[in-house]
Amino acid sequence: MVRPPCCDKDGVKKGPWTPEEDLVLVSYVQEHGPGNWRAVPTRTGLMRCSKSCRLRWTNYLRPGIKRGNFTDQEEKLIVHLQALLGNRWAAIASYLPERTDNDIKNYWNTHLKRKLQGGGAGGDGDGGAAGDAVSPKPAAQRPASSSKGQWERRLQTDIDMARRALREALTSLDDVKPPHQPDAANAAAGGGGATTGAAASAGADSPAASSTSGASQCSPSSAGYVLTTENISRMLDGWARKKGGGGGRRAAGSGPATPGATESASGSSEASEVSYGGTALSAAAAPASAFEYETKPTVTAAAAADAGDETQLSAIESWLFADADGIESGSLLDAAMDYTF
DNA sequence: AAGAGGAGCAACCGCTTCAAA
DNA sequence: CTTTGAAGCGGTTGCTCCTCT
Repeated sequence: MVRPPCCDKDGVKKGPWTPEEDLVLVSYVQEHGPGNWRAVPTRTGLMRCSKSCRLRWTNYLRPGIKRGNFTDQEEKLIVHLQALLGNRWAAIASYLPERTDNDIKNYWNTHLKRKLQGGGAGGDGDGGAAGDAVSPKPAAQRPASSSKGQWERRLQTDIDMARRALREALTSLDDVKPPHQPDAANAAAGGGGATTGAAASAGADSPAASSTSGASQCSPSSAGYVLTTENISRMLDGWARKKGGGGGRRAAGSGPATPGATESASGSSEASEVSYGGTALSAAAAPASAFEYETKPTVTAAAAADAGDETQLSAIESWLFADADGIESGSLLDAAMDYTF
């Protein structure tokens, strides 16, 4: 009746991932591509549950993810989408391709929810402005869980509502940033990027495209490896600093290898070889073709970095306002998928 | 300077759904 | 058509760090 857990309790390691484990996992994915997670623990020797491997990859190791420093645009988008879609974080995350559902969920729970609750007058109320302006009826009533194909279809049915919500969001964003004024956009984005050293924008993949290729969610084909290396570099760098420097967060021996959330912008080219714990590791050992498995629309890190949030937003805006061009809602998903940034 | 409480983040758990046999 | 395995999602928990007293 009760399905046994995906992995046995005994012999399965839990807790924070170590850099070594991350490297093993990254190497495996580079070699075999994401997916077939069930086989990962056995084939890599990782004493981890397959689910844990998938989660680790999806949330931290996969290329193109941006961590921390949510921009104002992102924040508003999340608020509106949450009002519209409910706690369907994966669906929401599909509109913020650089963000993981877990990240968005955490951000919502730690920042936005409190912000909206506490400052009913201060901003968009959870049930307040966001809900009122966009959708009086949060879609949270829907079944909570939705796997890939399922939510994709559901998303497609929701796409009109989402579109309205996004339009509302973007309309409100116009107060912050006129749609086609790069300077203003840069200023807004700069709050996270230039000033705080957030990870360079890795470009926005297509909205709603995260489910098109199985496990892969963001997959620059050629740049992906670079980004992965950056991630590893950041991870190892941060870990080394934290561990060796003895000052950082999670300085204890069990400290997880958090891919540097805030220290990333400038040091990305250092990725070729890094050392931690006295051991030099070549992060570039794996073949660059590793991410050919991934099929999402190509986006290069450079282009994304140049484009930044402005481009992302413009693409979304274009998508939204394509409504006027008569794009059928049934094809919206495809239209959205066609975006390359 | 030390301690307590709060906040944020990473990871785990259980459930649901999909796909293959 | 039914069963079984695998993947994905959302909720929740635990750990660590930061800030305030």
